[in-house]
Order: sequence, then structure tokens, then C-alpha cells
Amino acid sequence: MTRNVRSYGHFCVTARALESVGDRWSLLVIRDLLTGAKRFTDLMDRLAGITPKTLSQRLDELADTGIVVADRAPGRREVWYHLTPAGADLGPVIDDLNWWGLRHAWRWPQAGEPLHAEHLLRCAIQAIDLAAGSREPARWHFRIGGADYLAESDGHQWTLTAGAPPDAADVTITATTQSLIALIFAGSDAGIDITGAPGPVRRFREEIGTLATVVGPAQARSGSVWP
Amino acid sequence: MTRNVRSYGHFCVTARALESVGDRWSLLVIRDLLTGAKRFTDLMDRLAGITPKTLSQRLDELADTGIVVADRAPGRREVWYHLTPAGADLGPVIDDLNWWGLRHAWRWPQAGEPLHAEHLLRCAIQAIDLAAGSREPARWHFRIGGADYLAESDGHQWTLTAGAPPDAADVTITATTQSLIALIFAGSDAGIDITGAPGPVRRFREEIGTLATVVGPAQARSGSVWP
DNA sequence: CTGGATCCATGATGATACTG
DNA sequence: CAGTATCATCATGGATCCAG
Repeated sequence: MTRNVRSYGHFCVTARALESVGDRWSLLVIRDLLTGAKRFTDLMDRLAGITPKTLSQRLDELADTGIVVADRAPGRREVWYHLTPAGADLGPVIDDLNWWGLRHAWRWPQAGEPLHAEHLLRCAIQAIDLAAGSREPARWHFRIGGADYLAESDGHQWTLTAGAPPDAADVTITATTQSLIALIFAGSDAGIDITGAPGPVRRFREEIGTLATVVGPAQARSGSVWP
Repeated sequence: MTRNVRSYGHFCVTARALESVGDRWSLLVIRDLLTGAKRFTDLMDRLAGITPKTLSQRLDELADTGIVVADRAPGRREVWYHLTPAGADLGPVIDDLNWWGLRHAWRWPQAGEPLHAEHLLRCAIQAIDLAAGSREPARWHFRIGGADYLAESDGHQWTLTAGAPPDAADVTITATTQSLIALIFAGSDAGIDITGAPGPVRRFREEIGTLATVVGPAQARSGSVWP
């Protein structure tokens, strides 16, 4: 296998960190594993445009560096990739990049641009976090096209994890990716089911559209919402 | 010119951020500009191994993205590159990478490995920050081989800036890069001049060696301190 | 079907030399 | 000082194929 061994050769921990995660796609792989373990094809779905060769190579490199572990159980077909504690420590880096991108590299969804519900949720949650509205804890359970996500705020910080929550959430949202887009960007709840106590549901409806308003109106019309 | 226009084409602000700063060397250029404006050759010195072509290309790309500005004064030979506010907003990303690298990608200086005083100071300050010793404000003025740096703590966070401080610092340290290495990694103050009031100087002496102790002793002997 | 590997094309990066 | 020019190499992408 061709292994990317290109290093900077500097005494600088920033450079050394980038030797581990600075290759193309690496941080996006880590981003997708931050919400929970994934299979090879789960990652292929989210990383639209990556080739299996590159994904395979990145996973091997990240495993060598101790950031990712491949869980291969005997007698089980699937391989589940998950982050080590060192890998999970990269969460703040991803969050900062996400935060910077939201403020300085935002663009409305373009026609035909791949848009995965998981990334949209991450972005929407970050916008809510950035806008710093309510600081009350919250637990929102999303069911998007059969996949479950839990967006959770402890009052200080939001986190997004894949999988159904073990115990009941405040609000449960059932939607498709398309109807979720319409809800976030246009406030339309057509084809969406939102359940929960009135208070939490009201707060959810107030805050879920934050992403569409936190970006300036000057940028708002430079792109299309509909792929 | 060959311009790197490779994009991910995803609706994801993390991916969009990485389209701006995810190329090889980009974040290291930003790291070096975070301490203040630099000339082309200043950057070449710090980014050992980069070719002038690549540096030129990165600076052009970062200027296109609104992260860097080239200051060309008429009648002046030098071009000074500095960060825009959007570029300065990448500080937390660099700090997090530095922090991750310190904990998970640390290695003692290797023989012949390029080591710039500015990067060593950044790393040493980060280690002090990580160890979370004293939370008192401090201002340390380093004079390393003719270049001035100010390491400053407001009690919560340390910052490193290039250039002499406008007003007096608590401690002034005059050294060469080699003697600074010896001070940080071996506690030796041979060839170093440390001036200031007894209290701040004592604190400086206590904390400057933090980098050498914060990394585990198991790793401590896997490399050489002396290039 | 998942989880890749292989082959080839292309574009980004590196090495070296040179210039306004 | 601040780059450019040329050539070589390597990483990535596209397409296809294969094993369990």
C-alpha cells in the first residue's frame, strides 16, 4: 500500500498534529466519527466524492496514529470504525473549524450539492450555540430517514450523537432530509412530525431556524436552498 | 499560476473551512502570522522545507480567501503579510491543534530537526497553560538572537506576540535559541540573562521548564534534546 | 451486499536553479 | 527581498474489479 509518510520535520507540535490529521479528508473522517462509530459505507455516504482507496488509506493512517480503531468482530460482516480517546480529543478542533466556517465560509446549499442530514444538524446546532439563545438544557431526538440523532445541550454546550437516546428526549422530530432542510431554511414544517411537551416544542421551533438567520441577509440570496 | 481550486463540494461548514485552510502548509503559515506580520523570507525561515513556489501559492490563496493581506508600500522593497480579522479568528483552531499535538504527538527535538525559537516558545507557553499552574497575570519579554517576543498571560490565557513590548515586562530573558533550548529542557541557564523583580523571576524559573516535565518520562528518553 | 484492491490519469507538491 | 521557471515525484481521483 502507498502510505502517506510526508512529514514536516519541524519541532513544533502544531506541525506534528497536522502530520497526523492534516491530509485531505482526514479531519472530515474524524468529524463523522465524532458522532459515533461508523462502517466503511456509512463514511462513504457522508464523505461524498471520496474514493474507497483514499478512505481506506486515511482509516489505516488514523489507526496507525492511534486516532481510530477498527472493530472487527469474528463472525460479523461489518467493520465498525470508532475514535480512540485521543481521536475524541480532536473534537474541539472540529468545533472551532465548524465555528469559523459558519462565520467566514458560509454558503447556502447549492443545487446538486451533496447534503447529509448529519452535517446539516451539526451546522444548525452550531448556529444555535453561536447565537447563544436559551441556556437551558435540552434534548432533541431527530429521526431523519430512519437514522436517529440526539442533539443535547447541558446548558453550556451542544453535542450531537448518532443513535436513539436511551431515555426519552424533550422533543422528537421525525422528518426526511428534504423536509428538514425546508424546516431549517424556510420554517416550513410540511411532512414533519414534532412531538413533545408544549414548552420544549415551542423552544425547538424558535431555535431550529437560527442557521437561516445567523448568516447575513446579504449572503442569503446568493444561493439556492433546494438541491 | 496553478491555483488549487480543489473543493469538497459538500454542504458542511467544516468542509468549507478546510477548503480555505486545509491544504498542506496553510495552517502553518497562519500559525506564524498569528504572532504578527511577517515578510516572505521570515516565513521561509520558519517554514523549513517549504519551497518559495508553494509559499507564494499559499499566500495568494489565503489572500483570495480573505485570510491574509499583503502590505506592499510604494518605494518599499519588503512585502509584509498579515492576517485579516477573519484570519485571526483561526487562532483557536491553531491553539487546539497545538494543544492536541502537545498531548498526543509530542516528540523531543531530534538531531538536525529544524527548531525555530518562535515555535519553541509557543510550545513552552502552551505547556504552561496546560499545566495550569499560577493564574496570575504575567508579561515575559524574550530576546532571542535579536528577535523580540512577548509572552503574556491575563490570568486566564497566554498569548505570544512578536516584537518588543511597548512598556516594560515583568521579566526580560535574553538568550540564543540554543541556550533557550537548554533552559527549557535541561534547566540550564548558561548564557542566559534573566532580569526582573525577584518574585516574577522566581515564577518564570519555576514555570519555564514545564514543557520538559509535562510530557511523560517514558517518552522523555526517546529523543535527543540537542540538534 | 460490504469492504475493499488495482490500474491509470491528473494535479499538487518538492527540488533546484534563476531573476526583477 | 520576493518571488518565478522548469522538471520530477507523489498523492489523489476515476473507473473497474474482486473476495468473503
